[in-house]
Amino acid sequence: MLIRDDEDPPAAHGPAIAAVALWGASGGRRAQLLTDEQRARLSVIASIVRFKNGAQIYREGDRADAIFNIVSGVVKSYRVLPDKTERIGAFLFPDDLFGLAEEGRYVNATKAVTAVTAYRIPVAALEGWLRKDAALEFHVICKLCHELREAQRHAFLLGSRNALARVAMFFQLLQQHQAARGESAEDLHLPMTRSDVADYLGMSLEAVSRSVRTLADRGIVSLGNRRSVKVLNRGQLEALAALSGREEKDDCSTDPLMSSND
Amino acid sequence: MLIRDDEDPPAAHGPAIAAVALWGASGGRRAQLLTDEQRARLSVIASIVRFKNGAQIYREGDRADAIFNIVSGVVKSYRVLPDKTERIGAFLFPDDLFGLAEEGRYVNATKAVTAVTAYRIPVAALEGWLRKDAALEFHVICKLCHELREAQRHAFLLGSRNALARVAMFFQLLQQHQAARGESAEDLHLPMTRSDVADYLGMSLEAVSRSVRTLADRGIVSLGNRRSVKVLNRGQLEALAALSGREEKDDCSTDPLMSSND
DNA sequence: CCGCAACTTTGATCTGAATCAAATTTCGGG
DNA sequence: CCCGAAATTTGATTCAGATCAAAGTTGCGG
Repeated sequence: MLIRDDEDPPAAHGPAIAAVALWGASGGRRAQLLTDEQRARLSVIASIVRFKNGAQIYREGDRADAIFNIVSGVVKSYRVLPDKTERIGAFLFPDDLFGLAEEGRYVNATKAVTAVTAYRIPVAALEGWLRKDAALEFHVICKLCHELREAQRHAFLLGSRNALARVAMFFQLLQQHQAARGESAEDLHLPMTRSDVADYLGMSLEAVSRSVRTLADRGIVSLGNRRSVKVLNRGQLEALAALSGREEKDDCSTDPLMSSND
Repeated sequence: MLIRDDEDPPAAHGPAIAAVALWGASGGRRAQLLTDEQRARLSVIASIVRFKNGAQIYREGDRADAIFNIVSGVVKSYRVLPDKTERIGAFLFPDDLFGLAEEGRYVNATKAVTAVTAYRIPVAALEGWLRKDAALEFHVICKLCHELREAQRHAFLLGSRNALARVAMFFQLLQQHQAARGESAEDLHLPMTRSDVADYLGMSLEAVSRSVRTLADRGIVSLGNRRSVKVLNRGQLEALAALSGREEKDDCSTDPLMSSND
């Protein structure tokens, strides 16, 4: 899902990349990217798990013995501050992988934002597989680069001192997520609560509410029920987001041969 | 440099991890981690480059044909906003790798904050090597996980709505960086400008200046010349940083077998 | 050793968003 | 179909930090 196989990679990485990929998009319209062999192997070590809306998947500091791959639903990754408020680091969508650990412990907590179905892959099993399958390893690198860019983008978003800009960026982000999945990029669906959005954007829920309203008043979006927003003027939204915005593509058929930092 | 070889990895990854690593710390007291063979191979494809203070290393969007590994000096990775202000995504120190790309183009711009010496590794050459060396590939994964955690941490930092807390977190970050390199964790050296710090913390340079002063007034730090700060009360600093602060270790001998997102 | 330019501190004011406080809407379950 | 809890909107007030402005520092190049 991160590496397209319908287009030639730009530079020197042919076969290794073309073959690599973790899951084909589960049922979606995206190309299948795992080899049959890989899929078979996967089905042996992974198990399906379900979480209902609001369920805790794991807590920060829990022993990290598995990673998850979302089949359907939305998950939030967050940390709890001493004052009990949460700071959301990311929203995770179908096909996203999660379970970042350090020293064998999960670095963040995760909770289901909607009902969630996911594959659960025990780390021990994955490790063995990883080491034997260079292509898979390469794919993981691609994934990580993508995540790194996403995290950087989140940081850039949070660097903005303007509430409207943050919300605009957030909507752009949702647009891209949905577009990448073949859904309409105009009719945004917000599965999460205003409060969650606020925790993700580093502002108060009231400020989120007001910013959304302002966007609507300016005719940039229109509000359906509270979980859906239609983008009317993509250009203005972009202008507000202002961030020297690179149009991120949601794959890595690109040049993943990059470093780490920066 | 990211994987220690002086300690057993916690779980199931023995040899692959123990062998992996990109450079041994260049002259520092950290263990050498590349095999001789890897070092030799490296010296063939890499070249030394130097940049003087303030020099642009590359711009956002430049063709990404190499990655860099810092030998000495400090680099900032940033993006320029439409209004010409910069937003700094990361400061990079010796042993850090940088050059994140997407579609063959650098995602961020980088500039030398001090005089910088670095290895320049052409991507083409690295790629071939990477594909043949699973251990190296694994090491890159470790590196990326580390970077991902760093980026997340930056985002968490920026999520804080409190100027003092941000500066406190920034100082902690510097402490850890220096400690990881075997330097004093109390005598902080700030190679970058107040304005750079502000751009990194998402606040105005005046606010940075005032926050530093407040920290000094409270006896939490003392100020030497403007590029050095001594931490007097680590506990209070930590309390201010408040962030459900996980003590990040600057290596990845840990469980890098994690996912991407989250 | 001087002078200037870049950087930093300090001060005064203003503003956008946090906070506090209701009022209102939504929606799932009985 | 109605009820109540949770989510959201809206309003009033406050305040931290941005912005504007000016006065100190520092350190480099001549």
